[in-house]
Amino acid sequence: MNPPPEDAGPMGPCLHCQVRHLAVCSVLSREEMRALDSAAALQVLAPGAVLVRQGEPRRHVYTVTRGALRLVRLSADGRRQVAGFALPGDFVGLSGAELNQHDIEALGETELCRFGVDAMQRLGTQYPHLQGKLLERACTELDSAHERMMALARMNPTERLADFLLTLAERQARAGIAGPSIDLPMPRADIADHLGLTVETVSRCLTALRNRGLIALPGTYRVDILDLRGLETLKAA
Amino acid sequence: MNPPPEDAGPMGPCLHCQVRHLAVCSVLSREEMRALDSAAALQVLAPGAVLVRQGEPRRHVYTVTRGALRLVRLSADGRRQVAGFALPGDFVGLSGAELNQHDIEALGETELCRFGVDAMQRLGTQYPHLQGKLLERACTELDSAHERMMALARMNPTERLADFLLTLAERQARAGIAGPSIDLPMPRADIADHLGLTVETVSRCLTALRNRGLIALPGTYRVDILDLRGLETLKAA
DNA sequence: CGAGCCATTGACCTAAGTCAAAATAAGTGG
DNA sequence: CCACTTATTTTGACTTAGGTCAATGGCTCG
Repeated sequence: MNPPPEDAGPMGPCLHCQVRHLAVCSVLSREEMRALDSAAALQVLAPGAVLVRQGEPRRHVYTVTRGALRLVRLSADGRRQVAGFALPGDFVGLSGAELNQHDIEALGETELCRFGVDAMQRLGTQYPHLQGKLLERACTELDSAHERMMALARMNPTERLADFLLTLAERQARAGIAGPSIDLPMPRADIADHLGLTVETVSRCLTALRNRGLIALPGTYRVDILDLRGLETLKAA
Repeated sequence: MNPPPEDAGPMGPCLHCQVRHLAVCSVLSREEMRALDSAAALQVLAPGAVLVRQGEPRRHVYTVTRGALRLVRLSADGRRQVAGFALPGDFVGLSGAELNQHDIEALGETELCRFGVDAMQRLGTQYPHLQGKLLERACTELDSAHERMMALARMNPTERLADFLLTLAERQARAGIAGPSIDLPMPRADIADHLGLTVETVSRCLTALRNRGLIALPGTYRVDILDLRGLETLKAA
């Protein structure tokens, strides 16, 4: 009936996009992988390209395999909020709504794996184990959303930035790009709109962190973490 | 195999707690309901009682049937964030973590329905349709978390308060308690910690809204919406 | 080489936080 | 049931963190 856990092996890479689907440490059976693959389509975006537009009907979900995406929400009066960034290995599109809640835009040249929502849903009911993984993923997202709410509600700009940098570093580490040097695929404005700040404040706080010897800024789009412990203390304090 | 949709009737109330599980408009089969019920236990909390403590192992999930809960996160240095409130009909406990991420406390006398997480997981794999509902619920939560992040990041205190009141009104309406009079089951401090403000600011903004004729404040724990349209304009602007 | 974009820095200002006190509301015990 | 105590809310005066506006500097790309 349901594929028993014994049947499940370590998940292989997707035939199309060469990335481990849904979660790095996830476990899917061979059959589940095959089913997933058959529903997948490869897609490549040029820098700045718009993948989906806020308000349009939601047709696909995605797995990022290269590059990065930003999820942007624009309010009627022009206020901008970057809900999040999707890096390689991330799953994009979990939503209960009929319409897209965000613009999704490519930050650099970006490669992704596309699934139709209906196909996904069909696969979900067909392979309960897969749906379980999806649920797990949704719950993890929910946890990190709560984390981010705490940051937005109760941390000052410097703390938010420290938190943001540490989160990025951890995500890049998990994606296999280890090392204390973080790649920022987004401009300052996106960081600002993600953290509920202004560009000026982001800039000021970055230099403040540098002056305190916690980070180095070898280039606009690169941050070296010099004092991990110090950053963590800051964020927690 | 999986109960086909044709098999599903409108979801009845839980045998134990007399509330429609998981979602008001959800649809479960008779068998699924029976399975859910068998895993459920009733629980009543006195005002202020602590249901779960941040950091303890996560053992249960809950459905609120009467009263209200608050989900509180306390950081090391004492900063407090109310991640959310659970009202009758709400589902509490969707998380990917091993440990509880929040304190959960009763706001008044509160009644709820308890499920073991392992039982829930077992039911999930057994009844894919049920798990689908859970996933749906998680996605909806995720959407509203994003909504709240927008509020925290980009709205001023008055707008946040308007948004909060409208959300509460809508939730109470969906729970069957219609009317323009909102019941606030929580003290000002909780509202403040939910919206990333101080008690003083919440108080000031409430009186400001009253002075502008948008709301009335017949009692500390009651708000009448006088100008729905006006509030909505405020929040969107 | 020049134009345009983005990041940084500085000067200034305002919205919201802090501190303090008064006014209500909610408990408590006689 | 009422007086008294304690907690919560509201209001006011003041302070400051971070936003706004404006100018400068540094890349990138045609």
